[in-house]
Amino acid sequence: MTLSDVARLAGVSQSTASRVINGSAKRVDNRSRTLVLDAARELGYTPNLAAQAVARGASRTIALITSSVADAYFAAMTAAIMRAAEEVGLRVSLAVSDRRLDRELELVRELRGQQPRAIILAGTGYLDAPADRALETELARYQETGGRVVLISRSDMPFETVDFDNYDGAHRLAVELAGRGYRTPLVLGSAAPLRSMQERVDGFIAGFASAGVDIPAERVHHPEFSWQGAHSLLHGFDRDELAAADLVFAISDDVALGALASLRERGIAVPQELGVAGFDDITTLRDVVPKLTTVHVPLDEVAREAVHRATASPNELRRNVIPTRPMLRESTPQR
Amino acid sequence: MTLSDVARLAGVSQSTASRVINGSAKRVDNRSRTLVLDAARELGYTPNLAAQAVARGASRTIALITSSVADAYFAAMTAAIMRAAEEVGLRVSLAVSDRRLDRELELVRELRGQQPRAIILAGTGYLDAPADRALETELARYQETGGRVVLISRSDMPFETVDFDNYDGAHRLAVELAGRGYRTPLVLGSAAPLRSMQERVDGFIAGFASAGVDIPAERVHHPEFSWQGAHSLLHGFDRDELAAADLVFAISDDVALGALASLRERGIAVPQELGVAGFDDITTLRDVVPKLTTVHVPLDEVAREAVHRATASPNELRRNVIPTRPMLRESTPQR
DNA sequence: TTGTACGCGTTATCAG
DNA sequence: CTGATAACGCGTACAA
Repeated sequence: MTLSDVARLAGVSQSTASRVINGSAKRVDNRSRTLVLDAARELGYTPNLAAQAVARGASRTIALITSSVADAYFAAMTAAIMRAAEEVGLRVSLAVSDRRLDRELELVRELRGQQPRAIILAGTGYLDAPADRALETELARYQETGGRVVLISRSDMPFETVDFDNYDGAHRLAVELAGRGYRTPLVLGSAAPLRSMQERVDGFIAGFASAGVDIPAERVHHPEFSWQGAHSLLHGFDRDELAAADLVFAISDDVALGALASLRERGIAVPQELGVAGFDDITTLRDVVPKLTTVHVPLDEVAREAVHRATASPNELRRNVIPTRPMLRESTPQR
Repeated sequence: MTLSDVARLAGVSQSTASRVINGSAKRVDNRSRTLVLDAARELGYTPNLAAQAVARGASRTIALITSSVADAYFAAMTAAIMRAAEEVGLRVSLAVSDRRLDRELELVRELRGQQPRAIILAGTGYLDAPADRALETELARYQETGGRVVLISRSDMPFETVDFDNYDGAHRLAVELAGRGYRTPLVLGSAAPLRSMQERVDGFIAGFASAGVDIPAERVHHPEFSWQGAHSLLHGFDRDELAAADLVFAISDDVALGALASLRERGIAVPQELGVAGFDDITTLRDVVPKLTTVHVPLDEVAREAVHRATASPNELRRNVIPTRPMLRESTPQR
């Protein structure tokens, strides 16, 4: 089952076998090549990746740290990245942080041990970060030893970053919604201080402001960043509070759906009484009535870019921002 | 960054350093222990997992092959398995087969190279299998070299299998629905010959039969196994065909939702004109109106059992079946 | 083109 | 309790 087994059966040296099996060098006779290949097939030989990694000092793996896989958004992101990685012949080693910062650090430590070509962090960055310093030095260390670090949608650390335009997407959405006649939106941010989420809130508020509509601070809330969080927050509101609003904008579709569910349970008609809008454009939306207005994030593009950065030469450090696009749908009709 | 660096800085031999870093053996002086630990921290040392795997001849990894991560059901399954694995201190190496059988074989080959403790296949098995023989021998080979193979919900190969009761769940659901007065169900199976899906169809039909209701073959369809598949199939039906039915049962929630969307688009009222039921009880359902009747699959239990089998001693080869549970909801009211 | 020999970072055996 | 030393499976100068 080892390479020497193959070599012995083929009647060649281990080096020759090595050359044909992974063979960057084409400098090997055709006769011995087929000999080796046949032997390998007969023995059902599979190269020991660990040994290869040790010998080479590098693996063909990129490590992906994501917040969750059960969540629709991150699941889609993960899928996109795995696809993009496969396209360039890279394996993906997945780790899930469950949105815990300490766990993130732990994972980086663990993953460093895998000697991956790159580490991609697809979680959302924190605004003020207790353990982030430790995380940053750990990543820096990794980078010093030749690894590459790529962040997705979190510019809180000085590494290669793939960004999509949270602020602008929310801004444009807000402008469109103001144009449709909305005047008193309720904004659902995130209790966890996530940078990209704050950008969405800021962009949204600025967008309405640019249309001459001011959103007072008391209409901006920060529930726990989840379906549940929005759901229970809205359950806590009294009817007057909701009646005063004509729109709920949530920083993610997941949060928006939690809000929508709560409204439904309370018998508030969407979109007749209240419009609802989210962010991300997750697949789940196809099954929701009314069709949810949101901001589309081109995950495939993001993923491809991230993998590209993870592998390309270090000198092209451009930091371009991938545009997002508002998707106006049934949940926010003309007012 | 290597163990010898740590050892040198600590002023001990490499062996001692090795012992304290991973140290199954506690047979090491406290003085040198702290010495090593300090050195390791100072250098930011991370054990090279690949090297460990080579030296030990085994890794702390289990490989998971799943059909998809974008799909809600498999995403939840993947999350559950990662959680269960983490509980017992195992890493999970994830690979996605995209439901392609040849890819599955390819992945097993690749993953074998990682020398994982076990390989878990969480895809759905095929009834008749062209490449399956190759897959089976590849897995058998892996098992011969000390690896463990665990199948989830596919008893098409002679390996350790974690099964949940597809047949029985569908059967009980059918009985309940018959009890609610449904008499002319439309059944959506899977064009791909997936064993567990066929079991659901069989169980459902048998359930109705046991209630004295016969489901003729022309009301059992086999669209492509996806949201899209069901969606376009239903779009092809004429109204009479649909009017003759009082219920649509789909073998998975995903498929059911595709059907539901199609019905909605065609202006057919659910559940007033037509009931809808699925299978899996995916999280997405919380956002769907009307609340979908389905069969609950206890994924956490399944995952825990799978990881257990992947690690437990080989002699406890009991093949218990995890029960599923019908969930009657709004989409199938009393007729 | 091929083979020999050494090194990769660890673990494990076996004397001390 | 500790330290040489031999593996582990593979890649790769270097020499042939």
